[in-house]
Amino acid sequence: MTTSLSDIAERAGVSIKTVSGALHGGSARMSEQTRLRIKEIAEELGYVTNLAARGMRQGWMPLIGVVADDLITSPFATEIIRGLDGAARASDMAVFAMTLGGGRDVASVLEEVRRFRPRAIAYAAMYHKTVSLPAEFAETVGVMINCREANDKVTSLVPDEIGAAHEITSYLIEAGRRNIAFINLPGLLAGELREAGFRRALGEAGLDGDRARVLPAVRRAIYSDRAHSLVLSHVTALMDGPERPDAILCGNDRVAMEVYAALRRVGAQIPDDVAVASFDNQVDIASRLDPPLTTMALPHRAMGRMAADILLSENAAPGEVRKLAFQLVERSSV
Amino acid sequence: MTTSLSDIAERAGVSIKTVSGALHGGSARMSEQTRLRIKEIAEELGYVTNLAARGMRQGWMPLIGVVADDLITSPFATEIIRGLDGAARASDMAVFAMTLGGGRDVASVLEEVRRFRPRAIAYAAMYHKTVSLPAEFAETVGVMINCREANDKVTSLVPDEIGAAHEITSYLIEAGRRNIAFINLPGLLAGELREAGFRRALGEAGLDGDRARVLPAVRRAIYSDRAHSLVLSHVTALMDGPERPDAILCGNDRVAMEVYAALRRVGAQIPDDVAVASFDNQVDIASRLDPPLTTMALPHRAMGRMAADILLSENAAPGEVRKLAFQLVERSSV
DNA sequence: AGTCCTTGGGTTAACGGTTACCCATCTCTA
DNA sequence: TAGAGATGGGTAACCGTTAACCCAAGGACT
Repeated sequence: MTTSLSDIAERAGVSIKTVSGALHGGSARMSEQTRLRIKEIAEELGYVTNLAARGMRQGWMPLIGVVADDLITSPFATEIIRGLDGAARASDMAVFAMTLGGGRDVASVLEEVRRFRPRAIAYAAMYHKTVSLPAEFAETVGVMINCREANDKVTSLVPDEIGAAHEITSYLIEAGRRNIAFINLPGLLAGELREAGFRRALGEAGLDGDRARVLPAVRRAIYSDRAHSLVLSHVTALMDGPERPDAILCGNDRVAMEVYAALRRVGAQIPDDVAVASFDNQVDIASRLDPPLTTMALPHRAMGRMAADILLSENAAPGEVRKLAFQLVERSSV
Repeated sequence: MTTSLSDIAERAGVSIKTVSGALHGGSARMSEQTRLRIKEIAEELGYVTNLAARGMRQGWMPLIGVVADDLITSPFATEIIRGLDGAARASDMAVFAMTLGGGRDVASVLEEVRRFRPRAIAYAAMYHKTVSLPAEFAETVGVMINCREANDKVTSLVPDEIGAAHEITSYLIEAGRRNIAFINLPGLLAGELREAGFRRALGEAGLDGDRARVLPAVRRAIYSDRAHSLVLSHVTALMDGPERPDAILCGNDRVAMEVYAALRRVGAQIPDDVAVASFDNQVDIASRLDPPLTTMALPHRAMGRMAADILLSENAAPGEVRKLAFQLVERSSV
């Protein structure tokens, strides 16, 4: 049996409220002696606060509910959770995630989460996208992580794709690269924005941004051999063509992994012949490629942290879209 | 304001208990007409069950608490959670994970979890190891996932390392390989067990298991360049030595990734000159290597699923250690 | 016609913790 | 020395849900 306040009260010969005050209410009026004695007894009896009971009284549980829009499979998802968790913990809150997928829609998952009466709810997307939340949920969900709410009813935190592409492109240019090709992820919001940043950086450096080559890696079939061979044929065509690039920017680290393999096949050295850079910083991959890959790290942790801050301080500005900066991780592929 | 049963009761002109019975008690006696009317009103008012209140009444929340022994960063951790979640969902339970690390010890994290009054608690390790749980927690924790409790007080679910090593080694032998080297993870329980399975499989095939070469990849420095170069020097030594291996078994997919790079440097073809096989099936890596990697997939999902089954059926046999089989994922590196 | 069971639903008391309010007692000051 | 304020602690209501009882009405059976 779990011990409750009344057990402690009985043992200490005081009322329940005194025990409650001693253990939880920091500012409750009582003698330090009583407080200490109660704490001792609580410890002895192995008392553990019943948050369900407190939660019922307060009307909410010390939880931040997270609705994740796809099966949590990527390491990025855990980064978001860790960011949230770190910030939430400072306020004695816990993070509680539920994922969509498997035939569950937003409404039902949201209800599942709401049954636990979390203090606040966040919606997290596994990759940067625009999400259209049914109107009736716009006020239930306090913040959108890694996605933008279509009708701007909710505060959204997204990665600064344009800025990141601009930064890594400029970095390549500063490294003396003049002919940069971009093997991008097609059909994705991130890819679209990065292309804009890429072209702009080229333009600002006096290079012809409009003519720069942006080639698609296959989407959705990203794990199939087809994707593999498409990247291979792109790289082969680039390297055999009249304007050999001296740098290849990749849509993400996994694409970069394929580009490495392709460059090896055509006998090009990294970074001597061709520099390679990318987005994501999926450490397992990026740090183990040969040579280790220079890449822009996504601000997942930061988005999680900021989300918790916004939710708990309750100073969200509905409709605002905050763009968080990537971080350049320099390794030796440039 | 959230609506409660009493709001619905008032609107429907019945008592609270009737509403409760209509919405939750499947077998409660009442006319189908009343039940339907109440459900309609509940829907209309946007009623969401308050699990904190129910939890207080029942004495527990519909939660499975998970204490994870390290920062959840690997994709494997999420597989365990997914396995748990899938099975828990069938019983209307949710999974609630908290991780150690950051100066938190088992006792405090366990208390944090217990405050939510979960129905059951599991302890999950991020890699296969032996964990010594303080005696007072042995009955709090219902099952150990991916680790074995040192004093056999708790049911433990672990991967069948010996069997897996035996299987993949036999597979290599059947593929005609006779001289297999094993670049293992040193200092790890998994590595130790796999070495045993590896040697036994060789012995059973009439090869000299005792003389087989088992070389260590560096532990802990697994992300450093030092590990990189150690694997490189091992492979170089193997390939330049008098007994060139025709297969290399790797401690995990990340080691395999380095072995690929090393083999490429010494000019060996995979799988023609040397077959490569491994453990983990970290899809991002294994399916993208060139050629795609044949590897033994860890039974993380299965362990999660079984853990939930054990916890919810309450037929745990304390002290029992169940070994779950890996799954061979054939690609083209053998 | 009286008894018994079934049906449909109400009453009430918890569950554990918090909090607004109240009541003593003691100390200080006018 | 009486009144005011501080100190230490008690009382009881309440949060939303459930479960163990209770009750009334009606139909079937002896």
